Amino acid sequence: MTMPYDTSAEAIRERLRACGLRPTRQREELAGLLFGSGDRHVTAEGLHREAMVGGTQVSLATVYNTLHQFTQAGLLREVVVDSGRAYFDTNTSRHHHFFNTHTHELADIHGDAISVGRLPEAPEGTRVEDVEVVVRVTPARV
Amino acid sequence: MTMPYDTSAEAIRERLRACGLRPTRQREELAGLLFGSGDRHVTAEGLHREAMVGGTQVSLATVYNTLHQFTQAGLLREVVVDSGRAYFDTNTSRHHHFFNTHTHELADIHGDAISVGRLPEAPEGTRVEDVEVVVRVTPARV
DNA sequence: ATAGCTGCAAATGCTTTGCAAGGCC
DNA sequence: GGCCTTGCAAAGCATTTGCAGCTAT
Repeated sequence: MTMPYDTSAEAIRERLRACGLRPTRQREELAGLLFGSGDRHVTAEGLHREAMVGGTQVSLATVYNTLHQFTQAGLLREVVVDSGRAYFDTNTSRHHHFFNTHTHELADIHGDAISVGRLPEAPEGTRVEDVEVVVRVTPARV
Repeated sequence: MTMPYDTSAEAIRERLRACGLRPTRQREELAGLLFGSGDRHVTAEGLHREAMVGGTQVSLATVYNTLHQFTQAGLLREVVVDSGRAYFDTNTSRHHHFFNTHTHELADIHGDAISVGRLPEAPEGTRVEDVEVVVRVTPARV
Protein backbone atom coordinates (compact mmCIF):
# COMPACT_ATOMS: atom_id res chain seq x y z
CA MET A 1 0.00 0.00 0.00
CA THR A 2 1.26 3.41 -0.91
CA MET A 3 1.50 6.16 1.67
CA PRO A 4 -1.62 8.32 1.46
CA TYR A 5 -0.94 11.72 0.07
CA ASP A 6 -1.69 15.04 1.64
CA THR A 7 -4.98 15.80 -0.07
CA SER A 8 -5.52 19.35 1.07
CA ALA A 9 -6.42 21.63 -1.79
CA GLU A 10 -3.14 23.48 -1.52
CA ALA A 11 -1.06 20.32 -1.39
CA ILE A 12 -2.70 19.09 -4.57
CA ARG A 13 -2.07 22.40 -6.31
CA GLU A 14 1.55 22.17 -5.25
CA ARG A 15 1.87 18.65 -6.57
CA LEU A 16 0.47 19.70 -9.92
CA ARG A 17 2.73 22.69 -10.18
CA ALA A 18 5.69 20.48 -9.35
CA CYS A 19 4.82 18.45 -12.47
CA GLY A 20 4.59 21.53 -14.63
CA LEU A 21 0.80 21.28 -14.80
CA ARG A 22 -1.34 24.29 -14.10
CA PRO A 23 -3.67 23.67 -11.20
CA THR A 24 -7.02 24.07 -12.87
CA ARG A 25 -10.37 23.33 -11.31
CA GLN A 26 -10.73 20.11 -13.34
CA ARG A 27 -7.27 18.79 -12.59
CA GLU A 28 -7.66 19.53 -8.90
CA GLU A 29 -10.94 17.67 -8.72
CA LEU A 30 -9.63 14.66 -10.65
CA ALA A 31 -6.47 14.57 -8.57
CA GLY A 32 -8.60 14.74 -5.45
CA LEU A 33 -10.63 11.74 -6.57
CA LEU A 34 -7.58 9.79 -7.65
CA PHE A 35 -5.23 10.43 -4.76
CA GLY A 36 -7.67 11.01 -1.96
CA SER A 37 -8.31 7.45 -0.88
CA GLY A 38 -5.49 4.95 -1.10
CA ASP A 39 -4.65 2.97 -4.21
CA ARG A 40 -7.16 3.11 -7.00
CA HIS A 41 -7.74 1.61 -10.43
CA VAL A 42 -9.80 3.68 -12.81
CA THR A 43 -10.93 3.91 -16.40
CA ALA A 44 -11.54 7.23 -18.13
CA GLU A 45 -15.24 6.50 -18.32
CA GLY A 46 -15.42 5.57 -14.63
CA LEU A 47 -13.48 8.58 -13.40
CA HIS A 48 -15.60 10.84 -15.55
CA ARG A 49 -18.81 9.42 -14.08
CA GLU A 50 -17.41 9.85 -10.59
CA ALA A 51 -16.55 13.48 -11.21
CA MET A 52 -20.00 14.19 -12.61
CA VAL A 53 -21.68 12.51 -9.66
CA GLY A 54 -19.39 14.49 -7.37
CA GLY A 55 -20.78 17.63 -8.90
CA THR A 56 -17.78 18.66 -10.99
CA GLN A 57 -18.40 19.53 -14.59
CA VAL A 58 -15.59 17.93 -16.62
CA SER A 59 -15.68 16.74 -20.19
CA LEU A 60 -14.66 13.20 -21.03
CA ALA A 61 -11.99 14.53 -23.38
CA THR A 62 -10.43 16.41 -20.49
CA VAL A 63 -10.47 13.28 -18.35
CA TYR A 64 -8.57 11.44 -21.06
CA ASN A 65 -6.11 14.28 -21.44
CA THR A 66 -5.63 14.54 -17.71
CA LEU A 67 -5.08 10.81 -17.23
CA HIS A 68 -2.36 10.87 -19.85
CA GLN A 69 -0.76 13.99 -18.46
CA PHE A 70 -0.73 12.47 -14.97
CA THR A 71 0.72 9.27 -16.38
CA GLN A 72 3.43 11.16 -18.19
CA ALA A 73 4.18 13.07 -15.01
CA GLY A 74 4.59 9.81 -13.12
CA LEU A 75 1.55 10.29 -10.91
CA LEU A 76 -0.22 7.36 -12.55
CA ARG A 77 0.70 4.16 -14.29
CA GLU A 78 -1.20 2.54 -17.11
CA VAL A 79 -2.11 -1.11 -16.68
CA VAL A 80 -2.76 -3.17 -19.78
CA VAL A 81 -5.15 -6.03 -19.03
CA ASP A 82 -7.83 -5.55 -21.62
CA SER A 83 -7.53 -4.89 -25.33
CA GLY A 84 -10.22 -2.32 -25.71
CA ARG A 85 -10.09 -0.36 -22.48
CA ALA A 86 -7.28 1.45 -20.68
CA TYR A 87 -6.87 1.21 -16.92
CA PHE A 88 -4.89 3.58 -14.74
CA ASP A 89 -3.41 2.79 -11.36
CA THR A 90 -2.53 5.31 -8.67
CA ASN A 91 0.08 2.92 -7.34
CA THR A 92 3.13 3.72 -9.43
CA SER A 93 5.51 1.39 -7.67
CA ARG A 94 6.55 -1.87 -9.27
CA HIS A 95 3.82 -4.39 -8.63
CA HIS A 96 1.42 -6.71 -10.41
CA HIS A 97 -2.29 -7.38 -10.79
CA PHE A 98 -5.19 -9.72 -10.49
CA PHE A 99 -7.76 -9.05 -13.17
CA ASN A 100 -11.24 -10.49 -12.88
CA THR A 101 -12.26 -11.20 -16.44
CA HIS A 102 -15.94 -11.23 -15.50
CA THR A 103 -16.31 -8.17 -13.31
CA HIS A 104 -13.39 -6.29 -14.88
CA GLU A 105 -12.02 -5.53 -11.44
CA LEU A 106 -8.34 -4.98 -10.86
CA ALA A 107 -6.55 -5.80 -7.62
CA ASP A 108 -2.94 -5.15 -6.73
CA ILE A 109 -0.40 -7.83 -6.01
CA HIS A 110 2.44 -6.30 -4.04
CA GLY A 111 5.69 -6.29 -5.91
CA ASP A 112 7.34 -8.64 -3.47
CA ALA A 113 4.47 -11.13 -3.40
CA ILE A 114 5.59 -12.48 -6.76
CA SER A 115 9.09 -13.24 -7.81
CA VAL A 116 9.92 -13.42 -11.46
CA GLY A 117 13.10 -15.35 -11.81
CA ARG A 118 15.57 -15.97 -14.59
CA LEU A 119 14.37 -13.38 -17.07
CA PRO A 120 15.87 -14.24 -20.45
CA GLU A 121 17.81 -11.61 -22.33
CA ALA A 122 15.81 -9.01 -24.21
CA PRO A 123 15.78 -9.41 -28.00
CA GLU A 124 18.73 -8.02 -29.95
CA GLY A 125 18.89 -4.24 -29.82
CA THR A 126 16.34 -3.75 -27.09
CA ARG A 127 16.37 -3.14 -23.37
CA VAL A 128 13.82 -4.07 -20.76
CA GLU A 129 11.52 -1.26 -19.78
CA ASP A 130 9.06 -3.04 -17.53
CA VAL A 131 7.91 -6.47 -16.37
CA GLU A 132 4.22 -6.89 -15.80
CA VAL A 133 2.47 -9.94 -14.41
CA VAL A 134 -1.27 -10.27 -14.89
CA VAL A 135 -3.10 -13.03 -13.08
CA ARG A 136 -6.48 -13.51 -14.70
CA VAL A 137 -9.17 -14.81 -12.40
CA THR A 138 -12.81 -15.75 -12.84
CA PRO A 139 -15.58 -16.22 -10.32
CA ALA A 140 -15.04 -19.62 -8.73
CA ARG A 141 -17.52 -22.20 -9.89
CA VAL A 142 -20.13 -23.00 -7.24
CA MET B 1 8.72 -23.95 -30.11
CA THR B 2 5.62 -25.88 -30.93
CA MET B 3 5.75 -28.92 -33.15
CA PRO B 4 4.95 -27.85 -36.73
CA TYR B 5 1.57 -29.07 -37.88
CA ASP B 6 0.77 -31.12 -40.91
CA THR B 7 -0.20 -28.35 -43.29
CA SER B 8 -1.51 -30.38 -46.20
CA ALA B 9 -4.87 -29.16 -47.40
CA GLU B 10 -6.60 -32.30 -46.21
CA ALA B 11 -4.97 -32.20 -42.79
CA ILE B 12 -6.14 -28.63 -42.31
CA ARG B 13 -9.66 -29.55 -43.34
CA GLU B 14 -9.56 -32.39 -40.86
CA ARG B 15 -8.36 -30.11 -38.09
CA LEU B 16 -11.19 -27.68 -38.76
CA ARG B 17 -13.79 -30.40 -38.84
CA ALA B 18 -12.44 -31.74 -35.55
CA CYS B 19 -13.24 -28.33 -34.05
CA GLY B 20 -16.74 -28.34 -35.42
CA LEU B 21 -15.84 -25.71 -38.02
CA ARG B 22 -16.76 -26.22 -41.63
CA PRO B 23 -13.69 -26.18 -43.84
CA THR B 24 -14.44 -23.21 -46.05
CA ARG B 25 -12.04 -21.65 -48.52
CA GLN B 26 -11.44 -18.68 -46.21
CA ARG B 27 -10.82 -20.73 -43.08
CA GLU B 28 -8.48 -23.06 -44.93
CA GLU B 29 -6.42 -20.19 -46.26
CA LEU B 30 -6.23 -18.42 -42.90
CA ALA B 31 -5.35 -21.66 -41.14
CA GLY B 32 -2.67 -22.27 -43.75
CA LEU B 33 -1.13 -18.86 -43.09
CA LEU B 34 -1.37 -19.24 -39.33
CA PHE B 35 -0.16 -22.78 -38.84
CA GLY B 36 2.06 -23.19 -41.86
CA SER B 37 5.27 -21.75 -40.48
CA GLY B 38 6.07 -22.21 -36.82
CA ASP B 39 4.84 -19.92 -34.08
CA ARG B 40 3.26 -16.69 -35.19
CA HIS B 41 1.80 -13.55 -33.66
CA VAL B 42 -0.81 -11.78 -35.71
CA THR B 43 -3.36 -9.01 -35.59
CA ALA B 44 -6.60 -9.16 -37.54
CA GLU B 45 -5.43 -6.33 -39.75
CA GLY B 46 -2.10 -8.00 -40.44
CA LEU B 47 -3.52 -11.40 -41.21
CA HIS B 48 -6.07 -9.82 -43.50
CA ARG B 49 -3.37 -7.99 -45.43
CA GLU B 50 -1.37 -11.19 -45.71
CA ALA B 51 -4.33 -13.10 -47.10
CA MET B 52 -5.04 -10.39 -49.65
CA VAL B 53 -1.40 -10.29 -50.75
CA GLY B 54 -1.50 -14.07 -50.95
CA GLY B 55 -4.32 -13.76 -53.42
CA THR B 56 -7.17 -14.91 -51.22
CA GLN B 57 -10.23 -12.75 -51.12
CA VAL B 58 -11.35 -12.56 -47.47
CA SER B 59 -13.20 -9.78 -45.75
CA LEU B 60 -11.81 -8.22 -42.60
CA ALA B 61 -15.00 -9.14 -40.76
CA THR B 62 -14.43 -12.79 -41.61
CA VAL B 63 -10.84 -12.57 -40.39
CA TYR B 64 -12.11 -11.28 -37.04
CA ASN B 65 -14.75 -13.97 -36.85
CA THR B 66 -12.26 -16.66 -37.78
CA LEU B 67 -9.67 -15.53 -35.25
CA HIS B 68 -12.26 -15.72 -32.51
CA GLN B 69 -13.57 -19.08 -33.65
CA PHE B 70 -10.03 -20.47 -33.73
CA THR B 71 -9.36 -19.02 -30.29
CA GLN B 72 -12.50 -20.56 -28.91
CA ALA B 73 -11.54 -23.86 -30.48
CA GLY B 74 -8.15 -23.73 -28.74
CA LEU B 75 -6.14 -23.34 -31.94
CA LEU B 76 -5.11 -19.82 -30.98
CA ARG B 77 -4.55 -17.83 -27.82
CA GLU B 78 -5.17 -14.14 -27.38
CA VAL B 79 -2.34 -12.08 -25.97
CA VAL B 80 -3.15 -8.79 -24.27
CA VAL B 81 -0.27 -6.36 -24.54
CA ASP B 82 -1.90 -3.32 -26.02
CA SER B 83 -5.13 -1.62 -25.07
CA GLY B 84 -6.50 -0.89 -28.48
CA ARG B 85 -5.35 -3.85 -30.56
CA ALA B 86 -5.80 -7.59 -30.14
CA TYR B 87 -2.94 -10.00 -30.82
CA PHE B 88 -3.29 -13.71 -31.45
CA ASP B 89 -0.61 -16.33 -30.89
CA THR B 90 -0.43 -19.71 -32.59
CA ASN B 91 1.51 -21.03 -29.61
CA THR B 92 -1.23 -22.09 -27.23
CA SER B 93 1.04 -23.56 -24.58
CA ARG B 94 1.73 -21.70 -21.37
CA HIS B 95 4.41 -19.14 -22.07
CA HIS B 96 5.11 -15.43 -21.89
CA HIS B 97 6.06 -12.50 -24.09
CA PHE B 98 8.41 -9.71 -24.93
CA PHE B 99 6.55 -6.77 -26.42
CA ASN B 100 8.44 -4.06 -28.22
CA THR B 101 6.49 -0.91 -27.46
CA HIS B 102 7.99 0.89 -30.43
CA THR B 103 7.74 -1.65 -33.22
CA HIS B 104 4.76 -3.48 -31.72
CA GLU B 105 6.52 -6.77 -32.20
CA LEU B 106 5.79 -9.75 -29.99
CA ALA B 107 8.31 -12.46 -29.16
CA ASP B 108 7.77 -15.61 -27.17
CA ILE B 109 9.45 -16.37 -23.88
CA HIS B 110 9.33 -20.10 -23.32
CA GLY B 111 7.21 -21.05 -20.36
CA ASP B 112 10.15 -22.47 -18.45
CA ALA B 113 12.42 -19.50 -19.10
CA ILE B 114 10.59 -17.53 -16.45
CA SER B 115 9.57 -18.77 -13.06
CA VAL B 116 6.81 -16.98 -11.27
CA GLY B 117 7.12 -17.87 -7.64
CA ARG B 118 4.92 -17.53 -4.61
CA LEU B 119 1.69 -16.52 -6.29
CA PRO B 120 -0.59 -15.02 -3.65
CA GLU B 121 -4.08 -16.40 -3.22
CA ALA B 122 -6.70 -15.24 -5.66
CA PRO B 123 -9.24 -12.76 -4.29
CA GLU B 124 -12.20 -14.16 -2.36
CA GLY B 125 -14.55 -16.14 -4.55
CA THR B 126 -12.29 -16.37 -7.58
CA ARG B 127 -9.96 -18.92 -9.07
CA VAL B 128 -6.87 -18.39 -11.18
CA GLU B 129 -7.44 -18.86 -14.86
CA ASP B 130 -4.13 -17.78 -16.29
CA VAL B 131 -0.84 -16.11 -15.42
CA GLU B 132 0.66 -13.90 -18.08
CA VAL B 133 4.01 -12.13 -17.96
CA VAL B 134 4.66 -9.30 -20.37
CA VAL B 135 8.17 -7.89 -20.61
CA ARG B 136 8.00 -4.54 -22.32
CA VAL B 137 11.12 -3.59 -24.23
CA THR B 138 12.18 -0.55 -26.23
CA PRO B 139 14.93 -0.08 -28.77
CA ALA B 140 18.17 0.25 -26.82
CA ARG B 141 19.45 3.80 -26.75
CA VAL B 142 22.45 4.27 -29.02
C1' DA C 1 -0.98 39.54 -22.26
C1' DT C 2 -0.10 35.08 -23.32
C1' DA C 3 0.71 30.53 -23.10
C1' DG C 4 -1.78 26.85 -21.56
C1' DC C 5 -6.48 24.51 -20.73
C1' DT C 6 -11.09 23.10 -21.60
C1' DG C 7 -15.17 21.59 -24.03
C1' DC C 8 -17.52 20.33 -27.78
C1' DA C 9 -18.14 17.81 -31.69
C1' DA C 10 -16.13 15.56 -35.30
C1' DA C 11 -12.84 12.21 -36.61
C1' DT C 12 -10.30 7.99 -35.91
C1' DG C 13 -9.10 3.12 -35.15
C1' DC C 14 -10.38 -1.28 -33.95
C1' DT C 15 -13.99 -4.46 -33.57
C1' DT C 16 -18.77 -6.25 -33.86
C1' DT C 17 -23.26 -6.94 -35.97
C1' DG C 18 -27.38 -7.34 -39.21
C1' DC C 19 -28.79 -9.21 -43.06
C1' DA C 20 -28.94 -10.93 -47.79
C1' DA C 21 -26.45 -13.96 -50.80
C1' DG C 22 -23.55 -17.97 -51.28
C1' DG C 23 -21.41 -22.55 -50.05
C1' DC C 24 -20.89 -27.10 -47.51
C1' DC C 25 -22.99 -31.56 -46.17
C1' DG D 1 -32.60 -28.34 -48.85
C1' DG D 2 -31.15 -26.63 -44.77
C1' DC D 3 -28.03 -24.68 -42.01
C1' DC D 4 -23.69 -22.62 -41.54
C1' DT D 5 -20.63 -18.86 -43.57
C1' DT D 6 -19.40 -14.92 -45.85
C1' DG D 7 -19.29 -10.11 -47.17
C1' DC D 8 -20.58 -5.74 -47.08
C1' DA D 9 -21.82 -1.81 -44.92
C1' DA D 10 -23.41 0.15 -40.94
C1' DA D 11 -23.13 0.46 -36.14
C1' DG D 12 -20.47 0.45 -31.80
C1' DC D 13 -16.93 1.61 -28.42
C1' DA D 14 -12.98 3.72 -26.66
C1' DT D 15 -10.03 7.21 -27.64
C1' DT D 16 -7.95 11.33 -30.03
C1' DT D 17 -7.98 15.73 -32.26
C1' DG D 18 -9.11 20.53 -34.07
C1' DC D 19 -10.37 24.65 -32.78
C1' DA D 20 -12.78 28.53 -30.55
C1' DG D 21 -13.24 30.35 -26.14
C1' DC D 22 -11.67 30.57 -21.26
C1' DT D 23 -8.11 30.85 -17.37
C1' DA D 24 -3.97 30.83 -14.58
C1' DT D 25 0.14 33.39 -14.03
